[in-house]
Amino acid sequence: MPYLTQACPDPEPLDCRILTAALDLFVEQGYHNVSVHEIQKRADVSIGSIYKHFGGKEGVADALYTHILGELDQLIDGIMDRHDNAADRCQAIIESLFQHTETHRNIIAYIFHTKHADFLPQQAHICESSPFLKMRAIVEQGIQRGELRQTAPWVATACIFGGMARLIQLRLDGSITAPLMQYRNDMLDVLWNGMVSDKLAQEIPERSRPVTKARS
Amino acid sequence: MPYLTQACPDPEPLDCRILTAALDLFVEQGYHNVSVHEIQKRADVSIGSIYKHFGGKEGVADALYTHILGELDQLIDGIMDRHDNAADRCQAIIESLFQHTETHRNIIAYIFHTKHADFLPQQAHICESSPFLKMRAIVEQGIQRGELRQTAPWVATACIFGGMARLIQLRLDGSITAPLMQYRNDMLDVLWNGMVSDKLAQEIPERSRPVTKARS
DNA sequence: GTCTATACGCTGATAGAC
DNA sequence: GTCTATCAGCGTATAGAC
Repeated sequence: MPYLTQACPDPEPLDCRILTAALDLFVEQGYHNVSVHEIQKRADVSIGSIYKHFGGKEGVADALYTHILGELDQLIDGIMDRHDNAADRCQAIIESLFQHTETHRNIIAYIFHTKHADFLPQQAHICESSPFLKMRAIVEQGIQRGELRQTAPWVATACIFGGMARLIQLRLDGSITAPLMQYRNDMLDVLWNGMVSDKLAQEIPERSRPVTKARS
Repeated sequence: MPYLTQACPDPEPLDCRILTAALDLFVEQGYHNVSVHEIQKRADVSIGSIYKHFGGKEGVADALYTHILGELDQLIDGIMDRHDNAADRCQAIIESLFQHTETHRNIIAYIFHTKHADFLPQQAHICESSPFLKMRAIVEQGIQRGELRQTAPWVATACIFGGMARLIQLRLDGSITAPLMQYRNDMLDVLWNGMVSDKLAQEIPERSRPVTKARS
């Protein structure tokens, strides 16, 4: 599986050229604003090859989606092997995706900055894909083990990875101009310790921590 | 401004019918999968009217976008008037948008679940729109006043509203089946107090709170 | 102001040569 | 397996009647 994130063999196989060209175009212009002719032109192949290999534009997008999710899945697996608790695993995922945002921009953009349901209706929604289910499972297990706060798994997952995804999107948009790794410490600090300042929480805890729900 | 969120006058004006029909279709099928003929059919008007009022499909989408952002802007303004500190303001915004997700589903979906850059390239990105700038300003002011933890404003905003947005998206997808208001307490609890469980934080703080960055 | 009928361009897709 | 030439359908937009 030498495509996309890994260097391709020399000479670069034809279907790899098609996929990388399509990835770049889809991210730059949006799937519906890209024609098969544009992919053909940028990949420097013929239209026939695209239809022979992938069956059309949607087939290319689908192969791209499946392949990138597979690579992401491997990434998560590796992290789960190397770390044994929820906090470390989440941290490693965040760091890894922050890094990838800088080094493999379009791959990250295709996952986090694209509305796949608009052109891949038969694909399950991305939140139900294997790597994202694993992320939720990591959080869920962390809650069960008592490593993370007792709370609804949906909420915990949304706060941890939703915040991460937001930063990635802002970086992809150009709103954030600095590499994301500069925000790593702040990000983890906020996630684990919460948003209310320590000072204020001590002074007027009933004001800044108005949530009355019992905690385990 | 009686459109969309407020009840329309009787008889319903023609351009309101066009906007609501387009909103529903865009959310259900995605902008590029909707033809002008479908809008015309569902709104029960002629094609000519659509081009006369809005100049075409993109004009409809643009008017919809501007109008909804205006309503959201008013919502934020009202919240800023009624609350004077960052935590209360953020809570009110989260509650309000959770509510709207249940009662005005498609309006929320058009804001949070649509990639506008794909069909409104001349519009500024949504994160730079007035209501979203105000959300960030609320957080930034909260940090300056010492109400919120000293951290990068991007990070704080991303964690607070990125987590919220993630939950909203999961609800819109159908992954979350219960009304969002059920998660309100958990959401605020996690945001203000952080993810690491109190128990574990006391036992092995250097493990669960590995971030060494100094705090004010 | 509203509607109907029509035209034009583009895009996805195919057939068949090499 | 790869390529070129061509087709058919759709979707936007307009012109002109009422």
